[in-house]
Amino acid sequence: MRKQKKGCDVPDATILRLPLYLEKLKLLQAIGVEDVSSRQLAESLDIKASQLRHDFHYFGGFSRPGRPYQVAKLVPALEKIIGIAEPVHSIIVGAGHLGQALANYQNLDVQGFPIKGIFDVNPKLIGLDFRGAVVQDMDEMEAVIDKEAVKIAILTVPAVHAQAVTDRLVAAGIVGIFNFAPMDLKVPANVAVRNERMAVGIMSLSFKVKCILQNSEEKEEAEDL
Amino acid sequence: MRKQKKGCDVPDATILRLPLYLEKLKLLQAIGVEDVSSRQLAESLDIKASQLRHDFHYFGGFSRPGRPYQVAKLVPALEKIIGIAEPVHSIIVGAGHLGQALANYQNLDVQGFPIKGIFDVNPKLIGLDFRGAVVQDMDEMEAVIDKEAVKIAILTVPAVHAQAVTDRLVAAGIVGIFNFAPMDLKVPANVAVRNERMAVGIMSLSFKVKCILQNSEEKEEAEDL
DNA sequence: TAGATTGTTAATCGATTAACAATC
DNA sequence: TAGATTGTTAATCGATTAACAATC
Repeated sequence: MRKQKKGCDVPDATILRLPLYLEKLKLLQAIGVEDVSSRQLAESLDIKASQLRHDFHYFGGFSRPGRPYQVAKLVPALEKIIGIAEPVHSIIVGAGHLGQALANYQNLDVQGFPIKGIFDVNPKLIGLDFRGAVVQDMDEMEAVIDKEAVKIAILTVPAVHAQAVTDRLVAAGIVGIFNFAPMDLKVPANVAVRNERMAVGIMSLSFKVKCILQNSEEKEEAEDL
Repeated sequence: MRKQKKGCDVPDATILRLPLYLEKLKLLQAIGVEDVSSRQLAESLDIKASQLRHDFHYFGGFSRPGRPYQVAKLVPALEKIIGIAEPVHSIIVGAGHLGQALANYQNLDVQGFPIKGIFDVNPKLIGLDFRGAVVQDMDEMEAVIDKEAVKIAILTVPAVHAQAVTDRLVAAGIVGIFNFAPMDLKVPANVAVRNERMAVGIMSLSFKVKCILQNSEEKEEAEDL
């Protein structure tokens, strides 16, 4: 029997580091570095070399014992693992400020996620042009998903509409949803959701800011004595 | 001797859940719910009740054994822990598309982070108005930070300028940086940084999409036999 | 009282780190 | 060869979950 889920039974913590490895390796590639050891790569990312090797071990065979990694081999290998060896056709649903910002964010395309359409229900937004992608009526969404074989939807609609839109996306065959709405989406098991919660990010920062300020206050008090 | 770092020696995983607890509790408060048990709250967030109680235990004393939590007490308690009992004055540095989107994102204000200024070096952007906040020349930045007692900077400048701007922010007394540039910032120990990496988010989604697609292909093959 | 609930500790689970044989 | 390196397993560490006494 074939080993099931080839290279897919991987901890989330490892998955989240793969893009960081790839990013750093592309940087090295750009400046002409050919070989890199786990120690060098790990140090530049502020992690332990053994963690990097442990992560790579889930996929196996990037190098041989005794030889450092070859950047030119590792980059495409990671791209394949992450699933961006071929462009992953994507759309943006919701053309408000955030949707517009993302549409203008050229990096999405460069990183393997070409935007095949932007959709909204607001007639005032329909027709606006962002880097060549014109905002279309949401009625067109299913047709575009089908025609362009779109796999990922970037969801930037208001929270109240997020679930209804999600149901349409799932029915249309979308496989991944990058959700910017502050809401938990209900999807079947064969659809992946990644929540991008800015509020969580800035509040966790706020927690640390509060602790830093408390500490410095205490220090000042101590000095005043 | 006083217990040091009161309520600050808390695992990151717990800190990241605090905003989710607060968000859900505010929702309950809005619909008039007065009491909530750890079980109810945890279930609505898809986590274990014991985890929620364990998280709360770092801060202690939200209720008494036998009595459920009172929403009206828990909300302000969490706000104080997170550090948003008082508004945390913030600025946006970089008025490109992302900076503009964030400036227009009213929620930041509602959630306790009023935007006291937007800054850029591009003369074409200076003077633009976003919800009452006018883009100013970066030369004004330090003065505004000082005058408005700004604690947090939201950094949306290009990666190449991120470190130089960060150095200026640190020198000006900023305590927390919400970094959208795909770059690791070097800061002293008494400054907190939270990296918001969209590329990591969409690539981790892509990994799961790839695995789902692989699985469904295998299934189809199996059915074809 | 009986059933439900919290606060708190102990047990379990998973992720990180260290160690080292095999290899160059 | 000596020093450096990977792949891989074992040890450690930390986070999650379970258990339960105290309480309502």
